[in-house]
Amino acid sequence: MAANCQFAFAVHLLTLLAHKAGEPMTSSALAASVNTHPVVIRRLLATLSRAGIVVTGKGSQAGSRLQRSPSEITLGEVFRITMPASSAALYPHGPNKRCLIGHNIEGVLITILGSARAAFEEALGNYTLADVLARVAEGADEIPKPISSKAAASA
Amino acid sequence: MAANCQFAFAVHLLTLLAHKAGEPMTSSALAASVNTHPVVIRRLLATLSRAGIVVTGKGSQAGSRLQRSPSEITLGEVFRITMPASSAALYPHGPNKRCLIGHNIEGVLITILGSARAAFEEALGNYTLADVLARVAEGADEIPKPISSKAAASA
DNA sequence: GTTGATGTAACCGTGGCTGTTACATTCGTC
DNA sequence: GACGAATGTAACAGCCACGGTTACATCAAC
Repeated sequence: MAANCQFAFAVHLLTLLAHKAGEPMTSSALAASVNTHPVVIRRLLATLSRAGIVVTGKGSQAGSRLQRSPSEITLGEVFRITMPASSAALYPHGPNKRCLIGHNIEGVLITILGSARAAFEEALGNYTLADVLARVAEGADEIPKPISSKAAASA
Repeated sequence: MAANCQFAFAVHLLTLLAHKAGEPMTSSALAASVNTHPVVIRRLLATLSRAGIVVTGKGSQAGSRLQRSPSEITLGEVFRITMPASSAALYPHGPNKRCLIGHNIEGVLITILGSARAAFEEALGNYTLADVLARVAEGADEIPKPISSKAAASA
């Protein structure tokens, strides 16, 4: 299975929402394109909603839509939201603190990895949802066939 | 437990080797400081050896040492070796190819994530093992007590 | 009130990774 | 040449994270 699909899933569904340009989509419709379970999408949407990226309505005929213009949402932001800097320990059992190296290396590593992660996020910050949508649309010629059945109505 | 300690373990043991300045260390001694099992260290050393970072001797009185100067080994290189770009799928089941977005987004994401990873590695490339060792040594005042018993002889 | 949607808790199954054991192999030392 | 100490590697166990799934309360439009 794939590791940490959170970010990929998020970008995927946000791109779908961007493509729909304001028209709300249901979690089922989004799930159909992402190829996963609607609840997985709803969990993600809840996170994105709390972060102010999307708005989701409740009740019948509801759905989700972007809260901002696609050109104002960067992948860096999406990454920060979906993959928050984990405070997970670097070592399963921690290094041996009674050794010179072991005693100090954790802090050094955390600092260095932090700066690297910042570079990663900055690189992602160069792309907006609008960019992604444009790139996706470029390859539109090669679509094998239109999406079918019930999914066709929404995706 | 901590995720993917490979990189942290590698930097840790390489820093130890750098600290020893050419004197070979056994996997047991390294394991004592990293706080893990010698076999885990040996697995890592095998990878680092294949990549030309360390040399490991066999037989009694053997051990491992750096193959290059600590100032010529960057963390970017270590990262690339220990965490090779996984060809793991971005999606557990793949996106729905019959949808415009689903059909094209994977390639777009791979490209973008690739450039972000490059930025990450480049940031790590700014640090060498010598830098790490220097930073670790800076905090040397705060060592609680010298490492004890058999581990003291080697670490 | 019915219908169709969300939000969320709870649980299962799988996969990956560390840790561990076991064993063949290799080299220095006596 | 035998012994001891170390590596290299395969095989397995245990654990944990995460995606997938079910279930259900809630909410809004009609």
